[in-house]
Amino acid sequence: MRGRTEIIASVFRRGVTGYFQSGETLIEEGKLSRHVYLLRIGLAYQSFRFPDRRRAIVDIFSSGNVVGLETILSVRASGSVTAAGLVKCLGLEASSLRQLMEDREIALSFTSLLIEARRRSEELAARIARLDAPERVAAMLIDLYDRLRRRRLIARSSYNLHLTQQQIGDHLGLTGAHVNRVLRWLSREDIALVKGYVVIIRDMPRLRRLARGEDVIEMQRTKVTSDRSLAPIA
Amino acid sequence: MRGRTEIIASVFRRGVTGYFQSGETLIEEGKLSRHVYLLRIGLAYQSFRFPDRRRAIVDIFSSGNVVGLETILSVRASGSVTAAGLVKCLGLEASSLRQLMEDREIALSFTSLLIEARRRSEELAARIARLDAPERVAAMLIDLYDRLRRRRLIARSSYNLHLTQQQIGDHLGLTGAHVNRVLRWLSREDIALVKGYVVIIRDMPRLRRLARGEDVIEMQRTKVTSDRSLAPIA
DNA sequence: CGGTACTTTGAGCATTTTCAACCATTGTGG
DNA sequence: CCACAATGGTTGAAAATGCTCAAAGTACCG
Repeated sequence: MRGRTEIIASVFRRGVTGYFQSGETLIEEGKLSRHVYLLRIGLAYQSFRFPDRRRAIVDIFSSGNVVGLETILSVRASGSVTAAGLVKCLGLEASSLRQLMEDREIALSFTSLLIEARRRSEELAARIARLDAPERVAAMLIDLYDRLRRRRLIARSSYNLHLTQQQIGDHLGLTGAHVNRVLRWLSREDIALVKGYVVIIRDMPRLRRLARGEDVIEMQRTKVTSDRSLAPIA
Repeated sequence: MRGRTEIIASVFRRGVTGYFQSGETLIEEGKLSRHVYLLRIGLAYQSFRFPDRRRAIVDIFSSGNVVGLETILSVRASGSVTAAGLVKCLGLEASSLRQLMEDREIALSFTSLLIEARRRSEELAARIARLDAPERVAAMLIDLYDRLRRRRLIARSSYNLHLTQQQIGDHLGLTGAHVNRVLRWLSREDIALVKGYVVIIRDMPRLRRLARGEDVIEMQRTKVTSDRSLAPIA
């Protein structure tokens, strides 16, 4: 019996290859998408926008992820999906997908993707709700790492992450400026380096502890050293 | 052709009625649930717990919602589901549900529930990420109101919400203490009253604007002016 | 009546935001 | 090859929002 990934791949084999430049929109908020996409190369993110320009990025898609699942049932998109960096994907007409859903095996595969996507956004909500900034950033880095790793898209502890610090902030509920400070700190502590859209994880165990909220952190300003007189007795 | 709600209801008609007391667990995190539930009366919430006792409530279920959807595919529960207040529900064996999923119409109805649940958690993540405390509370109150209203479970702008302030905080990424302050403020401003597990919405338009982040707010301490003297104009 | 669970409130503090300036890199047209 | 614009990164100081801790207050229950 074929695995889910295989089934999805075979379904999209009937689709058409498409490319999106960085910043281009795959799916528009509130509209009924005409296609469903299977990402082959690159990243895309799903975002909501509030009336006053605040933005939240509620999901990040990487190779192997399917974008526009709600189209299966002719449901309007809950947010825009935008390419982060160059994206190569396979696109399928929503109508032909709906036909393919007649096949029970295919239908179950897509259901499985939905369950997974739901879990991702639940975990995101939990992290934003209860982790502090360094923990959130760590959780994101680890999460992406694990997802790419599981699909055998990376071998070592380094990968490509085409997101600006502002976009990372919108994903984690932080400002771009603060994301920057956290990244500097991770770098100073030699936990992880994020530079020019490349992530290098240097201390995986520590990053994982951070991501799980198991590590007590103090993102001290560097200059704390000489504060004054007696060092605080921890 | 029957609507989704009807189909779901008819599926659960084969199920067994069950009751859960406040605080009892319907589904345990990480385990494979033996049942799927359709809530008939009461509220339940799904929560994640971090190693150090921090907790996040990532979804709230009310009458008509289905709990344990991931069981359809024998996927482990992503979080515990707990009854908030007395819950009456219909329970179905996971195995028999999987059989019923052979029926295309039924399968699509459950897919639709999954899409809805995913959207809920995406919106939750977006709110926690980008709205401030009063806006988040407003969004939650409006969201629950709309959901209950749509199912014709309430007529006026008042409903039952059996959650402690701590639980609301865990849902919105706030502390119980701060939720309290926000609720006091909403009450002072005569926007909404939340008291003893009952919500009364007094100024729906303003609450809605708040929930959408369209309203500039200043949650000033009351005593900026003179303490007593002038009676608050109810 | 004591016990338990939840709410309310204050004071001080921590984290994160805001605002603003400046720097670095890249691509473009002259 | 250089100037320039554009985008994104880096940093500081001040301010704000929300948190922690702690102490009462309330309500209900047996």
